Amino acid sequence: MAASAEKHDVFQAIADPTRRELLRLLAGKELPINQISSHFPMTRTAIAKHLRILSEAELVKGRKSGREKLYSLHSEPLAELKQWLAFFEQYWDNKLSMLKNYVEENEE
Amino acid sequence: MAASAEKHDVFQAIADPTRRELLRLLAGKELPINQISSHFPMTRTAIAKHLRILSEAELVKGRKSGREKLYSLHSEPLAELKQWLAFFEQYWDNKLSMLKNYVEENEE
DNA sequence: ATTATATAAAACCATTTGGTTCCATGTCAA
DNA sequence: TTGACATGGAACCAAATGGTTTTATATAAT
Repeated sequence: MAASAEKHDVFQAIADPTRRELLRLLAGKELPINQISSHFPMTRTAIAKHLRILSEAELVKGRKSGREKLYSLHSEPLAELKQWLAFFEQYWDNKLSMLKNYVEENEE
Repeated sequence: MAASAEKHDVFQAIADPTRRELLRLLAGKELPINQISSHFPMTRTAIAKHLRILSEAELVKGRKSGREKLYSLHSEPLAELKQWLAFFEQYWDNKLSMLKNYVEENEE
């Protein structure tokens, strides 16, 4: 439960190139906003907004540690995207689709 | 060549739910705008604009036939998305990732 | 030739988006 | 406890987005 009235979904969240970079940057690592924003040519506030949107889509989670807040990737919602994509894959590759489908269906 | 100065990329193109529905609708089929727009609660003009955006991202192609223009899905650009996704998959499923990678790398 | 149909294009509009600056609050260190 | 640092939030702004209505143009049918 706790369905979180998401204002932004995964599709919108990844539409922006800056947000896609953020996801890559936070993959594996856990970083505070200040440090994150030093990688980008915009203000810390702008980055904070992007992180909020990513949070709403649950692609990123932040935990407070002392006076800083550490953000990290939470990639599970991307599974929705993968599932969405799967529908269309049959329209461009048929070669290994059966094996792929087998893998897809057995990963949960 | 013919790099087409795309104003909209794939990520932006699929960010809108109406456009995602359009892609599903045009999968396999070839339909004229009028018929397409009858499936949606907005004007034909609005649909035409969405189709233009999808065209810019090359997710849809239209051929003129007499007085109507027939649109159909062109799913290849979604491969970019798949590739983008692949990077993140390692962060949420490790179970069958080796087999999956094998499949992925051998489909071209 | 005239009329109906299918799409295209232009002008307009409200809301959202992506950014800014400025100010407030909470936490750590001296 | 005073100051420095890290984040949060409000107010504001220009441009993009997603829609509309209206007008024009090309094709088909009678």
